[in-house]
Amino acid sequence: MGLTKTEEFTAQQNAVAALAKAIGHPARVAILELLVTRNNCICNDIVDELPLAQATVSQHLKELKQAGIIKGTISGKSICYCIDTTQLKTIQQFLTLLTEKPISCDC
Amino acid sequence: MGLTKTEEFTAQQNAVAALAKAIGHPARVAILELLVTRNNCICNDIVDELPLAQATVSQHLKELKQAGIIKGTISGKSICYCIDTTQLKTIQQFLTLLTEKPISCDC
DNA sequence: TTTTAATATCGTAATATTGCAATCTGTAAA
DNA sequence: TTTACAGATTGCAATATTACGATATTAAAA
Repeated sequence: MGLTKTEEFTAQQNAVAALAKAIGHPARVAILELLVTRNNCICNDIVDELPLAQATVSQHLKELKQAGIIKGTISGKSICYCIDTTQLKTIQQFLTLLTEKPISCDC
Repeated sequence: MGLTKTEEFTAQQNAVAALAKAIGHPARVAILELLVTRNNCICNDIVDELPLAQATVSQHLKELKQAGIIKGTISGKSICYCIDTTQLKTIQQFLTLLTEKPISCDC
């Protein structure tokens, strides 16, 4: 085993899980924070700011890109990464569902 | 390697990542949905509803509990699980930060 | 007290993730 | 064209996750 039973769950459940999983690493949280904090898009700067090797950062960027959370645009020799809010709304809605319901539990 | 460099990131970044990671599995998303959908707290019902073995479900519940997303109360022979919204607000704020900023990127 | 039902934990196999050095693959400048 | 730099990809070792059968544990019921 060791393989997630993806087919057993709904597309929505898998979508939320995939997004959360992509955010579920401090390095990727740090990358997203950098992208939001800076006014201009960053590229090579991310590697300089993070305490990780270039190959590792590139891998994390790839995961965020595959999850649809960021998008990269070629800008000369370097690449410009930006946050794509479209997908993020899916997980945001899920969290709203969890937190905005009147407490139904009387434990 | 294979070990996340937790010490290299801020407590806030690690906190957000840990919460996201806990949500980052379709089975755990399904569990949270069940807890919200049903009016009363569920216990053994979760095992029946999910397409996974009892041991596996128990493990997923443990992870959600450790992340502070749910809490369990003993209720006789069974256990009553409920969503704890306190921690969830941390990741919600993070997502708001990502999505509510005026587009700073001109890629 | 013995039984039974509900959960948790242990052990283990399969697979996934993390991190990095080394090595490509462009692209711009010389 | 050669050089140099920014990123991506590859290969690999260490560790983590997922899943489940088997086996505890715990509390009500018989």
